[in-house]
Amino acid sequence: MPELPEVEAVARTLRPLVCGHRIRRCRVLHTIAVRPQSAATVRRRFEGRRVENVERFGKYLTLRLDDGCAVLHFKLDGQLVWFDEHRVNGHIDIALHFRHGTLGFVDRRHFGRVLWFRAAEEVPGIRGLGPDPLSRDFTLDYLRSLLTKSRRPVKLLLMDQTRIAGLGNIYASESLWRARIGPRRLSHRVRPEEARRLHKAIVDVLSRALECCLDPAPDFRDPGWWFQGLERILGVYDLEGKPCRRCGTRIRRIQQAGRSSYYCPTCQR
DNA sequence: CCTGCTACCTGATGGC
DNA sequence: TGCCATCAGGTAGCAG
Repeated sequence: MPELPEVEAVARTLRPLVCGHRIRRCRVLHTIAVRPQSAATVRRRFEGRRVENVERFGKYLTLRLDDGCAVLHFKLDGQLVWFDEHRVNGHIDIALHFRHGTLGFVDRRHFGRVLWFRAAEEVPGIRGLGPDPLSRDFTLDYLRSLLTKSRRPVKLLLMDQTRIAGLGNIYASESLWRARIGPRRLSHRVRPEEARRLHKAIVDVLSRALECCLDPAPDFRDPGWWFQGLERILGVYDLEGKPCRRCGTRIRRIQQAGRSSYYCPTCQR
């Protein structure tokens, strides 16, 4: 559940479910999910702790505890499931048992992590995050200064979490399509009026995606839940060979830093 | 500091 | 059917 809108929707849905509740037991069913920490440490730190708040930092999700902090990252495929009872089924990596049910962290691919830190700010990946694009800190001036200072392709800059927190492969491609800027354009070659379009495109696409992710909201009780209807707002992602909605040209896919970038060769320059 | 590349894992899919 | 290659929404770590 990779990018900002999806993690934000999960945070908002999870908050009322676990805030104020105590983790009575923690089971580490796949120790790789807590690496490089130890299962014993994570269990000991989590058990008996009360969840004070659920927050999002970029694509990280945190459960602030009355002592310390549970830090979750879903990477590519991680997700949450909820059981109303203490019994769980299916592939579960980490189970957090509450009085009223059990929260499961699921990631068959084992890229995702559930870790304990004293505070969210102590997580290197969180400390290094750039401004959140849905916050006031993400101004047009900030984006322009970022672009001016970088010589990398703009798509890679958008995905750099230390510059902007939360954009990933889908919404980086989508933002550039909306702004009509080619993914390979060098950042410092983006002109001021294009930067303005890009700023609006980023905010708009993330806002629309978040609305989409909240309606319907994630249903952790359904083991097969996933976000519905996001295709409706996508213009290029995973649409190689399909006609561009603006000009009809076939969408192209290229590789950048090992990841697929999708774009319209006619309206993105 | 900046940038680019690889490893980390598992499962789904498509060509032969 | 089997086998192989390729692909997947991310990030840490290391080298130049």
